[in-house]
Amino acid sequence: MATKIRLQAPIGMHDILPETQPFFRKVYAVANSIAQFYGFKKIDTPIVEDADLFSKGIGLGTDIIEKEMYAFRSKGGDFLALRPEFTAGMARAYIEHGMVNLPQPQKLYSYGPLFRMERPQAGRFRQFHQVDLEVFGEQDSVIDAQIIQIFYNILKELKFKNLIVEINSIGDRNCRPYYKKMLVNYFRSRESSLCSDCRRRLRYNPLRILDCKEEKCQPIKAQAPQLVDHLCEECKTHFKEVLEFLDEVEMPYRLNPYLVRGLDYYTKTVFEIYEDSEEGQKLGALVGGGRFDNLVKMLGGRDTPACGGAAGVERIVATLKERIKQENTAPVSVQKVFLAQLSDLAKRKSLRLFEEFRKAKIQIAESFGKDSLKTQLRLADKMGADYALILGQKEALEEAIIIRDMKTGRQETVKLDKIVKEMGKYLKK
RNA sequence: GUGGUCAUGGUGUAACGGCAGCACAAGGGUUUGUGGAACCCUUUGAGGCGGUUCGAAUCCGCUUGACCACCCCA
Repeated sequence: MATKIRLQAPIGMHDILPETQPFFRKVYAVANSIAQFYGFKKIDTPIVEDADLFSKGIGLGTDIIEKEMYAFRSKGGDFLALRPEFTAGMARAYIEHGMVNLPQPQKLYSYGPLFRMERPQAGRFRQFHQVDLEVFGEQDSVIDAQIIQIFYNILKELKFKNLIVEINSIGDRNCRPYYKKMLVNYFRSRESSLCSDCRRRLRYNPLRILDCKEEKCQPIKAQAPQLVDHLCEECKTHFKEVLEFLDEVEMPYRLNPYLVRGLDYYTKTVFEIYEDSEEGQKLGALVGGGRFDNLVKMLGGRDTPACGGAAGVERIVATLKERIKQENTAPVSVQKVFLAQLSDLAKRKSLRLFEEFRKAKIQIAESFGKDSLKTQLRLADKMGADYALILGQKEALEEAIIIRDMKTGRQETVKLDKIVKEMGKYLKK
């Protein structure tokens, strides 16, 4: 007896049903066109990579690597992982293919599924999709601003309103360790007033305390030394320049001294883009990114500055869907022509006629399995067809076919060998 | 990993511990060659396992899953 299998997608993973596909297509289409306009080239990297690739960049011992990566050993004994992010794979490809020898910077983009074994909640799934842009080999601050601008424009193009960029600088390996030490000292002297999570963070990931939402931690946070005040000259200048560039293109941004990234490879600029509304707050950041000047070297490549970001496709799609629902502007079917047939002879001829429409690149629908004309016309109506072509026994014998205008009900009989051309004319109107 | 809420056809929902009903969707039809409206018919049912009970969708336990929040967030 066969074991009963659970007919359900794995936790946190979802089918993207036909009705949702247009939203994804739209997001990718906009991303493609804007990324290419800014000189980005598409790249696809494997969905599976060496697990070490991710642990090297992200750092060992964190929840991320230990619990949240889909890692497994292959039959050959390789330790692999489903990609939890794009950046590491992109950096690997950059190094592996010697892109350092190509004109710099190399601007690359990609999109597709990523996997993180997290507990699902609003806007967070175990399999999800991102649109990712990365620039390798450019340290100039103008790139940081441009990355932000590109994502901002993608969202704008998708008709997002009230977008706000949150931005911060988390320094580099010169100034951050120093700041970190100062921060730990500050919090340690007030440890007893911190929440239990923050006391743990103090040893584990002190920068994250700045991100704490606990009421009792807020006053302590407010008095804490701020990163921006302790940046080294280079980072300070870089940050100032980024902000100047953003001012230049009139980008609405907000400095958020509490915006941090816990990972080692991040340097200088970090940013997130939100929709500045109650809904948007709940859903979290639509885009996140920053500069990661250390990653390529950490992975074994030449010292290469880099900057990038990623947009969460599911979150964007959720917003697009909500908007459609509110505006009640359900997109109608694009099906224009329906071919109905009646009798065996007509059915045979319809099959061939259908091919002629395909060659003429005219989109046409059918339901040859149904024999009742009533049923076929009902279907044509349901699809929103503008015209129904009716090929009955009589017409088939006379080498003719009826064109029915579904809106007016007006019908016209034309010769069968003229119909493709005739429909072409009809559709142009 | 922790906590809260929840689980009934494809979807959305109802029913004191006593015949599982309604709406939508889907399929078919209303005399066979003309759609949209109306009407009729049909299909589709309790996540799983156990317990209490004469009797469980309903009460209890476990389990699985979902949503939400926390942790974490590349």
